[in-house]
Amino acid sequence: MRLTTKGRYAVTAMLDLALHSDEGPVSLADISTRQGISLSYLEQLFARLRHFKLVKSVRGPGGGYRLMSSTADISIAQVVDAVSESLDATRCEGKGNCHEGEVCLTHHLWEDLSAQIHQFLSDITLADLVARNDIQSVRARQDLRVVSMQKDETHIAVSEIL
Amino acid sequence: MRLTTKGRYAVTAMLDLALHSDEGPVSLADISTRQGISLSYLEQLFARLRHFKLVKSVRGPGGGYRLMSSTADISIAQVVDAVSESLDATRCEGKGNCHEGEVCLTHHLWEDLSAQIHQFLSDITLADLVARNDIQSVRARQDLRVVSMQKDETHIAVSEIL
DNA sequence: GAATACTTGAGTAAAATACTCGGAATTGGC
DNA sequence: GCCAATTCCGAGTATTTTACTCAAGTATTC
Repeated sequence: MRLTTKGRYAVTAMLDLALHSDEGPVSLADISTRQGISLSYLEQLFARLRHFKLVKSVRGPGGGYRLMSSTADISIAQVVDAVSESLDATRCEGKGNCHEGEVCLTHHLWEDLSAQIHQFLSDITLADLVARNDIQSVRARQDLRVVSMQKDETHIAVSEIL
Repeated sequence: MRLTTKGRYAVTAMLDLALHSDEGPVSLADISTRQGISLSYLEQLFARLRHFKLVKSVRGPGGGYRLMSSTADISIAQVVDAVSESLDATRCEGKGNCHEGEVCLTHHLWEDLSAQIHQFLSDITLADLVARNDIQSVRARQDLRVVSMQKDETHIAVSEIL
């Protein structure tokens, strides 16, 4: 379990996707402008998210990404795990190359610890995040209209309906 | 709140310190050989740990580091915070440069999230870690004798008493 | 068939990580 | 007082990760 800005970018992007999941596929370009994350970086992140079956892609015009499952079924831990590298088995991977047995001790201990953090983040879903900040979410939608207006007219219509 | 291998190194080192806190000051050289962390890197980590008043140093021969307070009073969060950089205020530091208000939303949300993780790690102390893995701790001490035997004879006596 | 948008891969600048080296200051023991 | 152990301190460096750019290719819809 690793917790860096990369994971945060991924969570932000997935939350943006969750907030607009009822408008059909969301393009990375939209997320990019809304969240201020570069398009190419999003592409890399979503390649991993897709690989881990958290999102599915819809190609062609009007395409984009959709959440693979309900917001209640996607945990923050899944998102962070998807974009983080393999959980960093620095030295002492099996048990043979442990440093006189004691590194194994602290290694195992840290594994326990990160497992608990992992469990903690597993209990928080995208639905929780959307629900918890509902007030700000409304404000975000209002701001969204302004943003959309500047680049896409069809999007305004959809936003207005919501 | 950042969770990387750097924090893990720090926790490992502090745990090693906690395990040998009753033997007087623990030198970084000892921690280095026991935990397989480079001496110079430990120096950097402990400079921060000292600056955050988590450890105090004893200079001169036979010197080393001591825990500043009881193991029950030092949380994992404190250790991780000490070695991590300032909590990463990537864009949107105040509120002016927020991206149309919506970045502020996810920013704030992530702050909430990491605050919870921080709280979680604040509830775990070094004493908890030492107690939780008591069995492995014993095994570690046994192995310690072997290690110490190869480099320092006085250390063996102390270890035997424990 | 043309525009849209995903897909893939190569490359890259900046930062963080983990470490090296050299030297200085402090102090206990001989 | 000298010597060795040890913390301190600063500069430097290789590797990895981040975050991003660019470019070409593929699938899909209109």
